[in-house]
Amino acid sequence: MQKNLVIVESPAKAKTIEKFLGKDYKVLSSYGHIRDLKTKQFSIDIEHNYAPQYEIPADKKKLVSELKAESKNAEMVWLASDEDREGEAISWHLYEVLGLKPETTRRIVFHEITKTAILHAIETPRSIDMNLVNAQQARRVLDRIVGFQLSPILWRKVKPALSAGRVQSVAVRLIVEREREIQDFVSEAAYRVTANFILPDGKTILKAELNRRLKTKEEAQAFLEACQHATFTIDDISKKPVRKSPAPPFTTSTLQQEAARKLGYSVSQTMMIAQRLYESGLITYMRTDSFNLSDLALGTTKEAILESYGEKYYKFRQYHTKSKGAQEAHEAIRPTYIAKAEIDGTAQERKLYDLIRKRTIACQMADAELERTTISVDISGQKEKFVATGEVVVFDGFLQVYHESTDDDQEKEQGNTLLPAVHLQDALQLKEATATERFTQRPPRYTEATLVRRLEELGIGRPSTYAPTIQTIQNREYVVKGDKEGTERAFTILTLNKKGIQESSKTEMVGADRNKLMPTDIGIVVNDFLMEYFQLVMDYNFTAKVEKEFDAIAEGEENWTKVIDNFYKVFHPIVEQTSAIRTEHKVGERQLGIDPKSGKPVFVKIGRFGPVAQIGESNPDKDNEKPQFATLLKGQSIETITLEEALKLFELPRTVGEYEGKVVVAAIGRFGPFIRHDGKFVSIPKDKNPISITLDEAIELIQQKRAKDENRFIKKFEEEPELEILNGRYGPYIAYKGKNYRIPKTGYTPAEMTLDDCMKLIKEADQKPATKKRVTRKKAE
DNA sequence: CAGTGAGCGAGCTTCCGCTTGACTT
Repeated sequence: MQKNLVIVESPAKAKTIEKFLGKDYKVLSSYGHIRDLKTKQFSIDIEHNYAPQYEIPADKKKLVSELKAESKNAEMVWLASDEDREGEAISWHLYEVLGLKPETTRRIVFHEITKTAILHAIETPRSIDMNLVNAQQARRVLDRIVGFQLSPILWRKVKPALSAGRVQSVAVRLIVEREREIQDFVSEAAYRVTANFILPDGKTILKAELNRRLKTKEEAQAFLEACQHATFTIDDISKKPVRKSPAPPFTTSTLQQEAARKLGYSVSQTMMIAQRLYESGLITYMRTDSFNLSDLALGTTKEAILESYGEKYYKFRQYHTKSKGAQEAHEAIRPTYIAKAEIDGTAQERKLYDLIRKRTIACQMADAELERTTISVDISGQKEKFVATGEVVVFDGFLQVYHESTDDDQEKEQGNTLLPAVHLQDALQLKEATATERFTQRPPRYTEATLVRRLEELGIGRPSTYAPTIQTIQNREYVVKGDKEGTERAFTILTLNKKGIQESSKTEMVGADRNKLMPTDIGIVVNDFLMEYFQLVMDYNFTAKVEKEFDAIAEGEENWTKVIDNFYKVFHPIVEQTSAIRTEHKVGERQLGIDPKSGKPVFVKIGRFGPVAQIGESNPDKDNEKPQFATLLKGQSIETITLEEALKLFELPRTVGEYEGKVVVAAIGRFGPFIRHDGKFVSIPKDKNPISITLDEAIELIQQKRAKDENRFIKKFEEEPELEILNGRYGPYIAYKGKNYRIPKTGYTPAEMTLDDCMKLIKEADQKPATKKRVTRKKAE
């Protein structure tokens, strides 16, 4: 009989702990929750005090029976799931499902995985905290009520298979509102004046900027004119020490942000790479909201700093979590062995590890000390001053290791420059002054990482859900991650030099964006609808408010079903009322005007397959009259499309002309705009559209496609007409009975293959079960 | 991953948090 069974949440953790505890302890993992509300049903009994109906998901059945057998076989079962709401609930579900007994069950917690912490935990067991469990049940039930009562309303009023929830709907709201701010943004111009002065030595240049921006061109002109006759004198030199402190160690969200800025990883990429580092035992757990470092980690980090940089560079620091609703079940993300500077692994893994290691080291290092010098230049007859600032690093401190990035890298011009030696009352000679028209910047669109940061600030979502939430709002097509083309803008420059004042004009690109989150029509319509009726849930403070209630439940001050009841009494009537509203028109529908041809109204709305324009309505009384539909083009929006643009869409499919005696037709299909000619299809590239494409352009596309097709075909066999060897985007392949088979790069020359060769490859491929998308990575080292 | 090329009244969809699933030998 096994003496002790310990159950933790993660298998990697189980492995580590087993080493610490020795052979009297068997450590297994629950792989997270083992029981949840049924997936397909509401599973909350409203009539009976919101009793949840739990089930063990199919993919957990085997694991649960294994755990059950092992627990029956153990003298003592130690429930060691995380020390937070979810962790407590996991322990409780285990207790219930495994049929454990109080006298042979202990609940233990530790928030760092070190031998001392674990041994201490074993010595100080407690029992399951039902208040904390109930706080989790309240959280779970509330999320289910919101999600499963709101989503069906969207199916009826907007489009099937949509979803809404406490977290995702607010994430979409942030993006929609930011886009509106951008639309409404009016940039203001002002003139920024810079000058190059010659110092009394006759050669050294001092660059300075006017301490005020000038509102108009006239003002800038007048100022430069005044400068022509002015004298310039240094009237103040000030030196000020500046200290900079390192950033705290990584949590999930800050890791995601820095990896995005410094390494260009998406949020989910970062998490996948971090997961591998964790599984290899190289870093601590990657889903955490805690800044805490274990004493062991603090100690080894100190040693590493003393050894590599010396005493002067070390400073003990402890960081305290600031984010709302943080549960601090784990440590911050750090290397398990800080002394390990290099790891084996892919380039991505090495880079992320290096980032984590440097950040961890830097957070225990001394402040950087800088000296900021400000030189002020007086302009005779003017109240403005020219100002030059320079920054010199006196002591680099943590900067030697790590420099945190910022999101707006545009304002990099100032600072970091060494200024020339100057003296008070030095008279300067103006070499050149330039007034450049600058515009205020619109707010930035969210990236995945900045959205995560905003959600965390609002206390919405958890480290384990940031990446999945971003995936969900894109899967539902509420939001797309994409690029936006910029527009050209002209700006004026006034230059004053020996020759006097000249005016010139330049252009710059503005508003271009890459890889940013933008709302779709569906996202906007759903958001506006939810904002109109469900302010309650859409409120940025909703999560923070309910978190307070959950905390009260956890403290034993509130009954969880009472909290849910209070919410339901307000929420459910709105669901009822909203469902009862019978509207003539769909949510988000907009009438553009009247079709001059038929005299019928023209609408745009969200249709079964996304945004569409529609002329007329179905009318069963009138001969079963059917409306006409046309899909909106990419880049068009139901918010902004005009009647004229919409009517153009109905000209599709459109006959473009004739080529080789056959008609050329342009239309939009399931996969975007295309050209049809002689029974063949050619996709229309992004930079053209089916409404405006000319016959010449279409012919060119047809010819390109023919050339490609010719290149595509490699070989065919008479005996087996269904089999073809073709050239694809990813090299030669075999097409056979609707399936494609890759030809290995080595061992075959496609053009010389026999039918037997082909059949052999097909057989081999078919014998393997459905192809795995996962890439094996261990071999790459 | 490879080509595909409607139609808007028939078919089930959905939440948020925990955690990694593995075909054979």
